[in-house]
Amino acid sequence: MNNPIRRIAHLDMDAFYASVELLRYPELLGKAVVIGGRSVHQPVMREDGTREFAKLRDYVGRGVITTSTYEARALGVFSAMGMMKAAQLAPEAVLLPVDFDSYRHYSRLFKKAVASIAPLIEDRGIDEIYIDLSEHDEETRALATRIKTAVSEATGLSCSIGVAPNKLLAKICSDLEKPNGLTIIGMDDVSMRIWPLPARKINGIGPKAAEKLTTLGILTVGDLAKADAGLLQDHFGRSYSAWLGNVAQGIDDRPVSTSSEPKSISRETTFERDLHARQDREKLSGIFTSLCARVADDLHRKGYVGRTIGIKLRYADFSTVTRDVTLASSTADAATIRQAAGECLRRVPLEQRLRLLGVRVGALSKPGSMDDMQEEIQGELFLAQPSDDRA
DNA sequence: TCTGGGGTCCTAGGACCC
DNA sequence: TCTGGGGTCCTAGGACCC
Repeated sequence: MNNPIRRIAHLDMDAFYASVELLRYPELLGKAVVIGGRSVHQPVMREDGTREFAKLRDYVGRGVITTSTYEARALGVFSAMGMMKAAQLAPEAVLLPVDFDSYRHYSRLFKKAVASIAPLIEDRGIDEIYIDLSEHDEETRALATRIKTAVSEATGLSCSIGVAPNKLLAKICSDLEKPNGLTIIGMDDVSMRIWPLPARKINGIGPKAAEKLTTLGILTVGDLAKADAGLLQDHFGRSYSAWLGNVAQGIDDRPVSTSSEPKSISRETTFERDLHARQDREKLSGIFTSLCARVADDLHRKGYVGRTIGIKLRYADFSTVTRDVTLASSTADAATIRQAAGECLRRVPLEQRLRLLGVRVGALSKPGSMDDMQEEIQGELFLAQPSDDRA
């Protein structure tokens, strides 16, 4: 089978959570606004009908920035930054609590709008998608513009789109002219448009790999493209170095995947203050039980059962351990999960204070599915086989 | 005033099986 | 009798992404 040139779009909503909040509070337009924190007060209405917002400077406690407006980013405040550090950089920024229900609502709206034009969509989370446009006849810029308009009309929000021959390049491109961008490139443009970019811009090169590349004198994608294959293999291993070599040339064959099944479902929580296994035993026990109940509830709502039950602990020094156990049969029952997770907990050191506790259920299947019944079916075959081998 | 919560994928060693 | 050799499952940790 030959491999015609594909047309893949990556669509990324611009400062999504913050932009949804601005729809609700238009008076914040043009201001530095951050979303995040654990217990942030809702804005309150004053006598004169104006709203009073919490300021970043007033925040105390743990937590990170979830998103910020472009005005806040100009002050150096980005996603995943600690709240306290952000407060130093932008004390006057408005602080809003996260409202996932609202973001999910707008997420559904924009995806539906895109699907009405181009239905081959890969979901990449709440605010971004890949779209396979290969089978569309319309000229690329006109088609992408039509999609942007549809998103804007459905939500009142802007997005940025990158179109390229594969997902890797499309993802990089959607970021090049943000916000409200539209960037289209072909393989011929890789050396001009992609090679000058920092290697970190590649989806899959994270902080650790980027750091290691820097020590090798590899700063840009172009540096990576010129790098010695042997050198890369020595430092990154066979498979990752081969991947690095490919992506530096803009090569990526991954298909746009329009459906997927979850592999695991988990709940975790970071405590307001670090807790000790003995001194805070009852408090921890209550949190643990409720995490199990929430995971069980998620499983029921989504219609899954799972065989592997696991826990995650983060100590005060931020080191993390996990333990898991695989059961003989799948479950979605809170008490069964709690029992298995409790056994995992006994296999873990508990001298140091804890800052986080999590519960996870993996090896998921749908109750009554072939996967779920596999062991039982195997058992029956085993019993049936010896006496009945005639077909 | 460090560092959330929900995921996926990869690696690697040991058990176990044929 | 020195240590086959694959394949799969289980477990732990870590990188990475949104």
